[in-house]
Amino acid sequence: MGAGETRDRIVATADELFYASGFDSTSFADIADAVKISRGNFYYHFKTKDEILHAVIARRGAERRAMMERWESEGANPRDRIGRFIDILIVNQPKIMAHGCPIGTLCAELAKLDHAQHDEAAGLFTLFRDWLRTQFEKAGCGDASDDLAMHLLMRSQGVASLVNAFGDQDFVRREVEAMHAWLDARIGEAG
Amino acid sequence: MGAGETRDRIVATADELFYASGFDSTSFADIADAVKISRGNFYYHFKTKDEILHAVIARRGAERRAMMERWESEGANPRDRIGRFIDILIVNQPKIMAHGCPIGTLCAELAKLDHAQHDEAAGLFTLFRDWLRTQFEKAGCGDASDDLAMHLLMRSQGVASLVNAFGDQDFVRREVEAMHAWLDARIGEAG
DNA sequence: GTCTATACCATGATAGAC
DNA sequence: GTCTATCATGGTATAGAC
Repeated sequence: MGAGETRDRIVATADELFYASGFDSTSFADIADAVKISRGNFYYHFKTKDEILHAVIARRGAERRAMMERWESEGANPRDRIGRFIDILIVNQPKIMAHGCPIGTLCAELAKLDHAQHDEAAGLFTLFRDWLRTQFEKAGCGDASDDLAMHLLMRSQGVASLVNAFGDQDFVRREVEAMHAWLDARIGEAG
Repeated sequence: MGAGETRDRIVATADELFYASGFDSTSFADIADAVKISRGNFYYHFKTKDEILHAVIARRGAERRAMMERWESEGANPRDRIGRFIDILIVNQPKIMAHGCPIGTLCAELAKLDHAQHDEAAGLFTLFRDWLRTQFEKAGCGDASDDLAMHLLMRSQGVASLVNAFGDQDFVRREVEAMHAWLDARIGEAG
């Protein structure tokens, strides 16, 4: 097994465990056990916990960039593409209900830990913010585009937070519908 | 110094530390040091970490109940009272920017820890939800009242999450204004 | 590249003196 | 009710054999 392959498996596993159990609460032993390698071998690939956090954030960024590129090519117009963003709340509902938003909960945890990589994690939000802003601009929203992007991000975070606390599927459906209605009012059916 | 007084100081200090640094990351030693008692004495008052978490959640609940009673007596009408809830985002902005929403971040952390007291923490959200629902009912919103309460809670959580990540004051001001406008559209200036 | 063994420290928790 | 001393556990991290 090549070093790169093992490294990838470590990062993918750490990503899942950080999401499900939190960064601080996930130990090297947890990750090593899940990957089925020894703790000693683990340290061959990553010297510190911050190093693996950095790799996990980079992985999450790459995944989201790829996702937005898919939306870009599959969506016929800005409205449909932004709709795909809103629908994350439906597509990933079970995971969000169990563990919250992967980006929001990581940022919140790193803020409390006063962690140097907090801003790096917040950069994952920026990926969505910039992409959404571009879509709104393409739809002709001009200077308001960034505010609209932030507003959508905000609602997405709020819904994720409350479904994680209350576990109410109907609430999610209602709010996703309201977000689509809000979007139509600002962009129109044509996009 | 009476036992009750020391206990209160422990709970108040734990409350702050849990908020600023997270539940899991705050150790008994951290709390004991801040209260200026020995670790041994600490265990006279609280046997386990779950016990002190329980006390902290109870304290947060009592504080919020008292706050809502103040709003109830000071606000001339439901609209003004609900406005006080929205304005938390302004009044507590520095703390929220640094550490997020005390309730939202605690719920999120306990969810990741699979902690037995997660639902108890989510009950703090319910306090606001029920109080807001009652205000909307008094304003004549009928069956929609609970949905409106959840919608406001959602936006409050979303703003808290993003200001914690981005540290953007202007964003908060904009969204708080938008929440007031949303409220006026649903209840009207008279309340 | 992978393993075992181990050093070292912080943590939650206990025992017992005062 | 408060203290010091102590323990067991689990965490990060390292050394060195294979």
